[in-house]
Amino acid sequence: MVVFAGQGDPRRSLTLLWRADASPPPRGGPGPRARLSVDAIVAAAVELADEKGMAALSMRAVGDRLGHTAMALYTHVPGKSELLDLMHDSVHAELPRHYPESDDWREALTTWAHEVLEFYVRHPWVLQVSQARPVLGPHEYAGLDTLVALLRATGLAAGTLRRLVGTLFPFVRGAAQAVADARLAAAATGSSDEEWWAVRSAALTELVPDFAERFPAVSRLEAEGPVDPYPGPGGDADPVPFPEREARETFRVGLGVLLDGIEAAVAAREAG
Amino acid sequence: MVVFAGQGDPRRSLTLLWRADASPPPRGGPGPRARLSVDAIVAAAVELADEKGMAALSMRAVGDRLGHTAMALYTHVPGKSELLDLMHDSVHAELPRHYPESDDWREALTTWAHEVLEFYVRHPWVLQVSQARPVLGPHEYAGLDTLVALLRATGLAAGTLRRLVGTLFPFVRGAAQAVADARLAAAATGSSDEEWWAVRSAALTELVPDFAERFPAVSRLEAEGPVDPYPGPGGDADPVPFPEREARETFRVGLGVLLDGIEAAVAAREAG
DNA sequence: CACTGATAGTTTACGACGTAAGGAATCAAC
DNA sequence: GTTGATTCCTTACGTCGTAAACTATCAGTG
Repeated sequence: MVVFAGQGDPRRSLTLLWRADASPPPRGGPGPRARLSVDAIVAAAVELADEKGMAALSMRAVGDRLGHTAMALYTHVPGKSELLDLMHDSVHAELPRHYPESDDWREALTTWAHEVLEFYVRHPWVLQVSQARPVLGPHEYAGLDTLVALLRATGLAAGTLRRLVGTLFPFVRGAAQAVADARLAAAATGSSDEEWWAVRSAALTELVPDFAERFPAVSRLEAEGPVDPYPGPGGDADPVPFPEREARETFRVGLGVLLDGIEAAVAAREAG
Repeated sequence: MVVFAGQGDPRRSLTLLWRADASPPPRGGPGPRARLSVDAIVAAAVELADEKGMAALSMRAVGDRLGHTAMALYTHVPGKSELLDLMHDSVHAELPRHYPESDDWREALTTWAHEVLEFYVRHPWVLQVSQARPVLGPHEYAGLDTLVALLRATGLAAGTLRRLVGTLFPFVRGAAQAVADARLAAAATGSSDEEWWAVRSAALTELVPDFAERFPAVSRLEAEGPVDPYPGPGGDADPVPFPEREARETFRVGLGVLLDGIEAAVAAREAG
């Protein structure tokens, strides 16, 4: 399920999002001292989502984790949508925020992409937060700002830059999704990758004997095996299971292709 | 919410998925004649998801649409997960399935990408079906087969092809997501794009007066305006609202960059 | 000091959801 | 005509987000 965020009052949401990061107003008004806070709630919710996944994120579960009821949260947060907005922006504080020191924009973008990939892999639930009506939080803007700054070094025009941003971010998200899915598949049902595929492919070859004729291109590709590593940093032997390794390799290749394409655009601009 | 599919018995799921497309076994056994069928259920569910979105897709709603109760569906379909699998594969029958007639793989891939984009835009809920543990349905395989066949024309090695498949499909999905989100944003709250943004940006400039200093790169980019259309087929004036037009333009630019990158790989292979 | 009234958190409840369990209606085969 | 498989419905359970009403806790006021 994709969870939609930000349906509520935009003013309230934005105020919560942009509340000065170090201003949890410890106002001493009347009434009992607050034992809960927005930050504590968001932190607990993020922990929960990281550990158990988006499906396990319920108001009751977040409340439990804090030793309170679900309804206690509603004093501090308007609803689940807004909590999601806050979680979303909160983790985006981990996005890289360093400006290029070298002039090698290609290397800088490569580093950036890998760091963002790891970010999404650390918080795969972020990929399930709908992007419709963007949340516009401070940390997301900061992450965006970094990428724009890195892309500036290419010298391309503003319009192109904007579209490259719109291409690179989804690309990394897609790759992260693939890695996260690979991990999920490995963890699910306790069965190993091989076992999972074995059950499926056995059933498949039985149910679809004419597979090779119906899908010649795919069949041929599968027969040719996973050779021809794309030119990239030589990988050491690692204990990463095959599907995830393949997803990461796809990421590297795709990124290389994208950067080659950007390079072509830069060359064209410099030439013409 | 991202809905997970395919948790149930893999045999049962696969049998349903690959049941010969024209074999709704009209077996005459004992018992009342079935007034429902897997195909009718899947069709109704797809209609519902197309019209009202994934969030509105409940077993009760699908049953209602067919003049039955929710529980009636369980005679034909093991559960919601499997129904989602079937819906997912069912719509993938719309994916392009033509093999290249010309040798111009670039043109063929461009056409392919645009057709797939339109497919996703027609059925945006497909983008919310989790890709973990792929569904392995016949129509998905067919769509995959087409892309592989198109990519073959580049002459690249099998390993590279596999990774390009893993790059191109998510790229189109990401672009479709952006278009779908743009439409959703336009439809939501009944407010126009301008109004939506006006409320937000008014609140933003009030809440964050130092925006320009905190996010210099983004600010500069916004100041430079949406100029510099990427070289592509010149667009006529159209009534498509701005955010969607921008999303589609991003798609065109991103695709161009990707294809430039593939071209570079092809050139490198032919040279070396 | 007692009292007032705002605030934090709990309890209870409602209508949605997916689906398990059991019952009623229907019909081919004997 | 009876049997028994099959389709579909009814009811019910435990989950969810959250509205409404309640209680408990305190700063400020007299």
